[in-house]
Amino acid sequence: MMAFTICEKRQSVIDEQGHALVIGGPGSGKTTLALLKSKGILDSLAKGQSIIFLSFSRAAVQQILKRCREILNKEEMKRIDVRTYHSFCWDILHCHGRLLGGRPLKMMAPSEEGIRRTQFDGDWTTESKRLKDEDGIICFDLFAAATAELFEGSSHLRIWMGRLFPLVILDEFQDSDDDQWRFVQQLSAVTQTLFLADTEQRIFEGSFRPGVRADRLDILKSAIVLREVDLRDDNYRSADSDILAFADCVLSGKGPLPNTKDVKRLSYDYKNQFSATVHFAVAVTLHTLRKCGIDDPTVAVLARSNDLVAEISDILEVPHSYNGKDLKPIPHDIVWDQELSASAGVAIASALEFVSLDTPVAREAMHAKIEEYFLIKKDFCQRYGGRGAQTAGTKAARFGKAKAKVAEGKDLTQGSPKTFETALSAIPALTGDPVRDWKTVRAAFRAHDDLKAIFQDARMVRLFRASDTLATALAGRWMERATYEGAARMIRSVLDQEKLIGLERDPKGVSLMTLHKSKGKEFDGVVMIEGMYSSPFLLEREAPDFAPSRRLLRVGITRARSFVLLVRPRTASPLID
DNA sequence: CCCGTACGCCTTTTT
DNA sequence: GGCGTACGGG
Repeated sequence: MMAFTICEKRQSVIDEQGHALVIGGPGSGKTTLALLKSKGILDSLAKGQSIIFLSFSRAAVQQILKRCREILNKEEMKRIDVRTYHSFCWDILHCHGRLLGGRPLKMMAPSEEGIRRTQFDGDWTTESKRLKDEDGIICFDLFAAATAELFEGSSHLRIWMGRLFPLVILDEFQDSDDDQWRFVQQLSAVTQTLFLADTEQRIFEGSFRPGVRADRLDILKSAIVLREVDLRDDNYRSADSDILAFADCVLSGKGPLPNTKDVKRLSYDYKNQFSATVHFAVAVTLHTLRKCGIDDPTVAVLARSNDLVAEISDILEVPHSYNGKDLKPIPHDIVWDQELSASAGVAIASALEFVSLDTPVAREAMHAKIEEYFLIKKDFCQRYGGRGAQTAGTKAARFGKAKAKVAEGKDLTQGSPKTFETALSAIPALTGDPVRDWKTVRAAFRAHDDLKAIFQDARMVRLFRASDTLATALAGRWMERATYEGAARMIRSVLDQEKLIGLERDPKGVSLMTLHKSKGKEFDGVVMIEGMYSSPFLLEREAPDFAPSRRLLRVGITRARSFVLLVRPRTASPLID
């Protein structure tokens, strides 16, 4: 860790007995400062008291815990509670929920909520409120509101919370929503609060989380008396590089961009150059970092869309040649939402089962799994406001109908389910090599016009660390019975397990993810990729200032400690005026 | 209900 | 370049 000087303004935060707000950019040392302040308080805590440090995502919590291990000793670690807003709220609701409706609250997990939502005909927001008030079942989105209700309704509870938690630290406070603010405000009346924020990292505002506001910090400042400290000019992550200066140029849109060895740019001309250029970019980044003396560098490859991330992964899997230089495949991890891809993987596995077994049961199960995939897809499209919900819905209905027909023992006459079955029956005998057979069946999905999406979403399955486990298990099954019976269930359970442990590890080597997911993370090098027809760095409809895109780009660029490489089509519009 | 064709868009998203 | 949607014909 970089040496950390405690300047006067930092010391003032540490000494402050009242509330404080620390504003600072990426790598300015907000978290470290909060932990140093905590360190001074931890000794004096009474038995049962602890410091609470709240953040939004499990990934952010991991990052903060990592920093804790650098700054606090073991005893101190025990008395600081780093967690997500949701897990904090759930604890409160779990213990005190009966204050709301006279009985303990039950929670509904997001996966179940998703299924209920697709089946519910009407406004789900209203329904989830009804579930909470009448049935005592609470969905994730209402955790904060219900906690606020509890605090607002019980001064006993509030005062007790104040005793239990002498200091509450709120991370990324610019991203908090109205409900979170409501309960934090209640806490601030009974205990000391420390707010950490970076106004330029608002990348989720106004989109999928209602109640997140651009003027959150103004609301905060007008409601609570606090000491405000600005660390915006400090940078410990890439202290002696021009990375932050470059990122701030991109943010403002005003040049000139610093001419520096720390941030390089690479253009590609034609679509068919794209793959080789991307591959080269990652290779050259790894090479540059090693040359700087970083033996085992971490590199993030970032793009705006999941689709492009998937495409980049495919590119890195195979060899390319760039300007006569041969590029070998680059092993990498993907940070990926597994809900859809798991369901796509299960659909493919069910087809694998059907091809190997050719029984009516397997046939029906396959249509059912495909239907299920499209139902989940429909829910996804609806929730994230995207297109495609309609198409997914019709396809789900088609395969649902096919499932029913097959169950009655009838034959399919026409339509996607029929043509897909025909395509599957054209597959020559399976080999018993699970990876090969998987690919064969997967190819049938890709070749079918209506099932391409399943192929796309299942691409990630092979890259889960579990793929070895999967292959072994499938091979074992083949040895026993010469079929892939149970493949679908096996895939589902392996992927679910992977989901539980997947977040524990630190990134090593090359990781692919969307720019949004990179927020709060740190890497030696960053490669940012702009597509030809998709995932532009600057969204046309944000013209002329492109402010949200620029904030997102800055987040991406500032993830790097040492080196950044931007890959763009040559025709892309310039980042600065 | 299904298929073909022309047209337009091309983001993300925790728990 | 490639997919979703709208719309008209079978």
